[in-house]
Amino acid sequence: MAARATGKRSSRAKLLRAAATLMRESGYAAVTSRRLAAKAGLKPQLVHYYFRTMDDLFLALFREQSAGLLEKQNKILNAKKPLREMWKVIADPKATVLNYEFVALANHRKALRTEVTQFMDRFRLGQINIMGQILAKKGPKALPWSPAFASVLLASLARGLALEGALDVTAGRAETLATIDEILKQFDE
Amino acid sequence: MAARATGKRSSRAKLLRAAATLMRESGYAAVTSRRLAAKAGLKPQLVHYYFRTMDDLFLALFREQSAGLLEKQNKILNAKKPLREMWKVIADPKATVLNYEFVALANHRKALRTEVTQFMDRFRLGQINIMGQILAKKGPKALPWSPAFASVLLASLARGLALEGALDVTAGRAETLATIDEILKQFDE
DNA sequence: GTCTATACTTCGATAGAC
DNA sequence: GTCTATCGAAGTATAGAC
Repeated sequence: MAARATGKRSSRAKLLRAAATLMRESGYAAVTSRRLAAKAGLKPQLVHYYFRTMDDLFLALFREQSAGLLEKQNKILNAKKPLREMWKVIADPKATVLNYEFVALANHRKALRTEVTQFMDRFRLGQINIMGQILAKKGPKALPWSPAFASVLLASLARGLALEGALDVTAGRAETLATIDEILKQFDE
Repeated sequence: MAARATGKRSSRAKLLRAAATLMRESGYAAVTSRRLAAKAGLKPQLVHYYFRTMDDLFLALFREQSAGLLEKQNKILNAKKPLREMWKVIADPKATVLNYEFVALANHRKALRTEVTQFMDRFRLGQINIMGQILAKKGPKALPWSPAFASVLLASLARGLALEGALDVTAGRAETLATIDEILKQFDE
């Protein structure tokens, strides 16, 4: 905290920031101790000093990211336009691309898999809960979906669009974004 | 062809099959010449004989997979229940998980990125076209969405569900699957 | 088409001085 | 907390015999 206030950043924080960027730009496989250290302007051995193994690093980064997401999630209900706010949280391109890498990573790193699954379940349950409250306020005609279905649908759409945006896939994109915007506008008034 | 007819499989085909499995089970980063050869029961050097670089291997595998998908897509319109058939094609767990890996891979391999983007655009355009014909037959009330939006939505949902299924994320899953099934049933009668 | 052998690079991780 | 030095393992890729 003190270091942050003075504009400095601890080496540990530098490494985590660099890891997130590297992961987003070049994929999880590009996050090696050497390349990571180079990006952070540090020596490779420091990676192991702070995290011992690379798994530890990925785990720490994931926990940091997911904690931030849960925090944002908790503020949704207080917003004036809660549905749009929810969309903002789950459709943030940076966070989504990073999350995409973590899911791919979890596919072959046991240590991460459990953590990722647990977080996604937990985040989804929170989302369903919030969605239920949002839908209840507007009455059942506003959106003819169950909270569970609406949550999965919105999350999937957000993820899909972020992914296709990152790859410059354009077919159907503009029309989809417009439709979503319209739905959010109508719902939140 | 002859080799296939006699039940044998060429080394090249063995490598491609093993690569697909390895990629699905352990992620693209697990596909190294050594591990791949071990899985196929061959020597690592054969990988380079058939594909020279690993990029060539990934490219060949992706082309094989995407050609198969386009082939399936072309048969949708002839099906009795076209919307359900489309869902089957895009929601196939094996193909979707593999596709997920390719997208992650394309994120930092130039050679693949172009190919993946082009395929996704092409596949999506075909989907929108087919969706337009399906929706037109049923009249505008059957599903109140534009072909483009319906296509992106279905594809995103399929991808999301496949991904969460692979990770054992269960929150909201059963209800979502049931809702989709109901929509497909109602639409196709 | 498959083998042996091998060159070269990069990786994760540790030991020990400062 | 950061440095130098270093290990062994695993990676990509090529050359040349058979």
